[in-house]
Amino acid sequence: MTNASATVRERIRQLHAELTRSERKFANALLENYPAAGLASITLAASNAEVSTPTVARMVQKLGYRGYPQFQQALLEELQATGSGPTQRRANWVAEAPEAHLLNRFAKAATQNIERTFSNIDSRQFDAAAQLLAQQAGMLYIVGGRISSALALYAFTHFQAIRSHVVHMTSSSATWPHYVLDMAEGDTLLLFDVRRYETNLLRLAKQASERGVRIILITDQWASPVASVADHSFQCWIEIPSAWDSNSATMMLLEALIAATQEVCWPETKDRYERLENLFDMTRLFKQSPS
Amino acid sequence: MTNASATVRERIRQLHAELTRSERKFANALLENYPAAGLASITLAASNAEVSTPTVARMVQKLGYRGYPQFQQALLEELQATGSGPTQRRANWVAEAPEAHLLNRFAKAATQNIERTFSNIDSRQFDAAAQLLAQQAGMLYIVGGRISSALALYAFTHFQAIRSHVVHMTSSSATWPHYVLDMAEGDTLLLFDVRRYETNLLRLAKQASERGVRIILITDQWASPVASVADHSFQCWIEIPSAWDSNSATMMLLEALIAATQEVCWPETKDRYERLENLFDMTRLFKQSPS
DNA sequence: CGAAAAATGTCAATAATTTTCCAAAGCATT
DNA sequence: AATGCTTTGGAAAATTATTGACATTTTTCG
Repeated sequence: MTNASATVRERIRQLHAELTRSERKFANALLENYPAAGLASITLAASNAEVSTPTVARMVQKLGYRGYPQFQQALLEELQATGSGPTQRRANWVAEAPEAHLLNRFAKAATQNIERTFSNIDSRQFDAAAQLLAQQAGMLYIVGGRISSALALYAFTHFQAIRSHVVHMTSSSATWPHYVLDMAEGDTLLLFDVRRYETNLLRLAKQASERGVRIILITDQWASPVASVADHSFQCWIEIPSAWDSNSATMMLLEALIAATQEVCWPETKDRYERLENLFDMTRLFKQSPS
Repeated sequence: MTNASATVRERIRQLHAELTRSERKFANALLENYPAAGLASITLAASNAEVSTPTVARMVQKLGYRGYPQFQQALLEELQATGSGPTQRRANWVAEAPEAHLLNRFAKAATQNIERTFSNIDSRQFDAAAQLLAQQAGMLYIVGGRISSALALYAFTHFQAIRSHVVHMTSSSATWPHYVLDMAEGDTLLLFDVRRYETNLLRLAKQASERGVRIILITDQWASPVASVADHSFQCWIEIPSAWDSNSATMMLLEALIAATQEVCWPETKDRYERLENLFDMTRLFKQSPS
């Protein structure tokens, strides 16, 4: 039962599970551009969301409105209630929660980190790093510390899709010597090291460096000691008011690097992606057949 | 001559002298409640401003619009999200690089995702999820799909530090039945499922749900089918102009959840952290001694 | 893999909105 | 105070939007 005084956003959330595919398509278009996307005529709103008009009409009835005009009316009243125009609309991230709510506090801190991180990137270093990561002639080794191993895994998953010869050095350092043995000039090492720097990683980086391996380091704002042997290093701001550190900015920088590498590798990557998709589809078929 | 790209507000100001008395009446009503007053039907908007419909129709033509619908369209475009959020203010993230540089393009897309994700979180759902995640009486199972396994690993690393009884279900689904066997009411399942939804995960979620396990789902903007059996689900916007999806927003939401859980668990966690630190220090000593 | 069910889009009828036209009212000027 | 111009609002015409019925496609389940 939809609450009579609920906002359109809340109603969509409540009924989200019961919405059909196209209805969800429209719901998302609305949430992405709230509330403007719902204030145009039903025809326009529908075609902007790439669904048909009746779909929208049916959906607003599902949400509890008599028809599209009533739905628009509700959106308009919300817009008036928030008082001032779109400029002041979102002082808080999660508008319905107070400023002191953890969600807003966290979002504020994390975006500040992202801002600091990105405004301190040297774009030439960044481009150079992307070039290195795209060098398919050599191997690409990826390694991380305790916390950053998840980032290393994420990097591995993506670089593996983009290019060949990618190796994920697991976080247990016992296996590292075997990898070092095979390292040679022309190879690249992507290394993650954030606060609570691990001496193992430094030792690994030194040995790799001695063997002529190019090192790309992703570290925190205080910079891991590995920076001294790294060819390119990137600092990520990670401080939040908490006992642990946030890696949101790190993740975003990593993704930017992945995006840049992919752009360099294109169009080889394109072909690779398609083959990969096919392989996954086949795996799916394998799994479904016995059921 | 009215500038083609001027806002409605600006156009009104420019032509203010040439407006007639009733037109000015409407103009003021619009400026007092901008832009909502201009988004209703012409009949309503006119009667709210206590002028007649033709007056409004004539006026918007004076302002340079073909008709009332075109005028409304202009208002709507002004209202559209671009440039209004807390992050979008910054035009270039990496100031020294041009706007078209990948870093800036990526940062723009990613922050828009973050903005959309956070403005669509239901704070009550979020709080409820944090409560569940903090329930140390039951087990906390964490599982992810192919791409999201890195996120699952990250979640595991942190929740393990915060609380007891945390289990990371590896991405190979062959081992899942064993875990399901042990699941019981009071347990919680934190599940990651983003585009290219995996049927395995859905099956797992259904079985867990039947055993009375509470399910928290972190998914993408289109919502995985798991949402229908999940107790709390969170949508993350992941689209970037690329062949793959960005999980920056997902990561940030996950970190917010970790932060909230930690806040609930404190001070038990405090003690736990200290013991953990000690253990890591000891490990370091072990490793250093033989060198 | 096939049948049943659900969902989606096309089309047409209906309802609403916008616009135009015209007469009445207001206002300034002589 | 009267005339002519401008402005205003009522009502009808034209346009556009909305909704319901139906056929097609897609999905789900056995």
